[in-house]
Amino acid sequence: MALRPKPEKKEQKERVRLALLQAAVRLSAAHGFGSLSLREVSREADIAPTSFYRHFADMEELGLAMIDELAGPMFRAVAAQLALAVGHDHEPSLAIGQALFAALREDSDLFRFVIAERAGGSERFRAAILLETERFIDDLAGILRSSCRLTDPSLLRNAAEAVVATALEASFRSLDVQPLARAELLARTVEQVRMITLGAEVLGTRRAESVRPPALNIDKVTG
Amino acid sequence: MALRPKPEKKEQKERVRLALLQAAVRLSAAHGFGSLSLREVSREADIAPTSFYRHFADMEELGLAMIDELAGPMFRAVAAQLALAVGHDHEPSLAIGQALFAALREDSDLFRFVIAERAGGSERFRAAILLETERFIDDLAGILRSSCRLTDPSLLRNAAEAVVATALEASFRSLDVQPLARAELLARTVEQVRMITLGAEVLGTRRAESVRPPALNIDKVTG
DNA sequence: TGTACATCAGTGAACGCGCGTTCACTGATGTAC
DNA sequence: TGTACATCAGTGAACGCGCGTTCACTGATGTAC
Repeated sequence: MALRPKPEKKEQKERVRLALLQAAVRLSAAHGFGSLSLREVSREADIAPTSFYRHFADMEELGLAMIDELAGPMFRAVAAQLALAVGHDHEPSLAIGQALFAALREDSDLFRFVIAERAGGSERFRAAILLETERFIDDLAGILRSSCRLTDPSLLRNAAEAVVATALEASFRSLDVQPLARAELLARTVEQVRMITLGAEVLGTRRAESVRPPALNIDKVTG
Repeated sequence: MALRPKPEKKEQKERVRLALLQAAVRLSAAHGFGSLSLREVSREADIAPTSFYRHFADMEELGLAMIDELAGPMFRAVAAQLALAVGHDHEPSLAIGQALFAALREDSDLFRFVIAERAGGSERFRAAILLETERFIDDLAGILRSSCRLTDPSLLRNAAEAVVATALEASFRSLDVQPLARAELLARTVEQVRMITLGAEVLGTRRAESVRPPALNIDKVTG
């Protein structure tokens, strides 16, 4: 019997699968993943539409693979580069700006896909991307802890979330902008990250000083 | 000759037009505006597909009208409500949180449309939504000026941009979340807004104190 | 007031098109012995 | 080594479907005089 996947055949299949993923990234940058057809992606990847089914059950499965296999690793690579930069020059806001815009230059189509589907895709897409985002926020919180005067974990995590929010906002804005304006956008983002980390430090210090910090009144907030 | 638009006829036409806009808002919340068909919207608005053309040249024109005529006014209403709340209790972070989440409850489908298309729509869509966002940021900067110890206009504007980024992030997250988790999300957002305004105040004070503030090195940032 | 005319939102039939999906088949690769 | 067999990625033909768009027409509304 021949049940085991034969090495050479398997390799070739993997190549076609990757071609499909990359074709989808390229095409979805132009019109959005949602209005992308199975035939369009197959055409771009140079296979017959019917061959698509040898790799994915439908377009949604392909989209989820894009998130898991392309977007996830990219996020983790940015986090690693970020950790390295902060370890060297100890200015987190600048390091974050640089790491982010380097990734944007490198993988702008993938970035656009992630940012767009994060808000506009199907529920499963949004959940999958949110998972990657949460992971990235955790990584960033760890990086901030080693470089800021901040110890409260919930405050760190919240600051990291705000940093990621401003960074992603800057990311998708930079996609429509000229290179010159991009430098100015980056400078603003760096300043925003400084505001957040500074403000978080102030909040942390205040809470450490007061025995009973004035709790947020949830009733008033939600009422 | 009968060139003038007859009052009753015009009124009826306006009603159908509004039905189309609202149908598109409702439907685009489910699958995204990009994968919405002219026939689908017409069906939802109870007109024949061919009648669509009496109101819009194509789906893009309808989308732009959604931004101009629905999303724009909504943003301005939120800003107005926000200005009122801040004028009353002088705690901007809380007021922002409340105004935002009230708007989310009221117009969640419209919010989802704006947030999704802001990143994922056509270039014209993104430009139109960015315009509304910029306006909203300007409004918010004005509100912050009257309630924070902040005078530097560029710092104010930058803080407002960061606040809007975190607020929009929270907005689209809240759309997938249970009401109970929403309260916690709101509390985090309020804390993030506090961080930003506090940090901006610290930055402003530092700059006012030093005669020559240490300028951001753009070469290092973009190099 | 009555009559003839103009406007124009709404419509149903019809078109060609690209779509997702099925199916049976091919042929290269790999296995059994 | 040679031979018979199994696997399975890739394919072309074919299907029914919903789509955007055109066209000529209807009939209610409004105007001219």
